[in-house]
Amino acid sequence: MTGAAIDADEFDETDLELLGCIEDDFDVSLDTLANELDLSKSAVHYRLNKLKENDVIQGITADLNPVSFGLTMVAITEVAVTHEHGYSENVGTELAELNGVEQVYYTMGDVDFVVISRVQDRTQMNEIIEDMVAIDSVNETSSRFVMDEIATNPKFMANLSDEMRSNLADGA
Amino acid sequence: MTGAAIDADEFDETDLELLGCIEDDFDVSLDTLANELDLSKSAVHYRLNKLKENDVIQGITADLNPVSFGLTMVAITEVAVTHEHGYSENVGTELAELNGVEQVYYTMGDVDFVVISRVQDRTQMNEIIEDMVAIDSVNETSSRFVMDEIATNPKFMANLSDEMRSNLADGA
DNA sequence: AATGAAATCGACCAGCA
DNA sequence: TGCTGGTCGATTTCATT
Repeated sequence: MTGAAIDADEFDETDLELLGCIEDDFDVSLDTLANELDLSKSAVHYRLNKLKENDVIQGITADLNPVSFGLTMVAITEVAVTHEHGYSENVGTELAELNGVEQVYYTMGDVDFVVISRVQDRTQMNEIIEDMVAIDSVNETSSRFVMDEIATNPKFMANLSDEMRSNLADGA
Repeated sequence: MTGAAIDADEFDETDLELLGCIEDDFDVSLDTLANELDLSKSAVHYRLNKLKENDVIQGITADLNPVSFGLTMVAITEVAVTHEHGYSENVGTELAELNGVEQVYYTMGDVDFVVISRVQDRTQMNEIIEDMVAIDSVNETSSRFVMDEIATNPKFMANLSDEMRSNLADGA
């Protein structure tokens, strides 16, 4: 390891390349991947299985287009809670379970949760906000509408700087 | 259509079920899906192809575990820009291109961008903030650390309320 | 839009470096 | 441990309804 003490598996360059490929597009044949990496199909298969076992690959999923479902309205809502009963972990869970809520972050500072939700129209957005306020110990909410999403659907491998990457690669 | 005027394809219940399945897990056999939906394998395949062609399914990708890469630190940063040269679309693009930046939202209000980034340590986080400030016409930034992510990796189908769902389903 | 058969591709196993 | 090559089963494709 070159850099910081990181609780990471050690990957070789081939692993990182492979992960970069399939994080971007897994709708390709094993042959394609094998050619790209100068490996046999079996070897690619072997590495994929290992990466799944180690929970590096958490799953293979279809990325759906929100617009196809009329989900064109996105809001970022800051939620403040009353700090009576310690850190209410379950408030976060309740927020996450509301229909239309996509992401819930518990943060430091006076605003406790940042919630990103995606719906079809203003009526549904109002319902979400009402549902949030109805949650016990939710104190106050403040929402902003999103006019444009520039980056979305996090791709870890694509966002790695050279330094971050070198913290992962071993020579083996 | 029952509800609001939505720019959506029309789906039947089978499409919605299918999409719900594969958005959650596409690492299953066609047989599994066919059984689940009471359809033949070929029929499932046919529908999948159609949904890809219509860009409802935007891609099949591997979901990677950020912890495996030591990416344990998440921050939400609000970025204000100077409004000299109109809405600078390119500021959003520049923010999105920074290593470690995952999501960039352009919002209404005095804070113009909300940026979510994920890195390995504080040093890298400081670098991102510095890079943001270095962008032309970026005025001010304010960051909060995320202590817990309750919901992440948006799954649209799972977040649809009955109402949202009924806005999509036709009888055909 | 769905079917069934033929061609293609992926999963798994035994063995090897 | 990481890889090879071959076999079998699954998937993709296409003509047909």
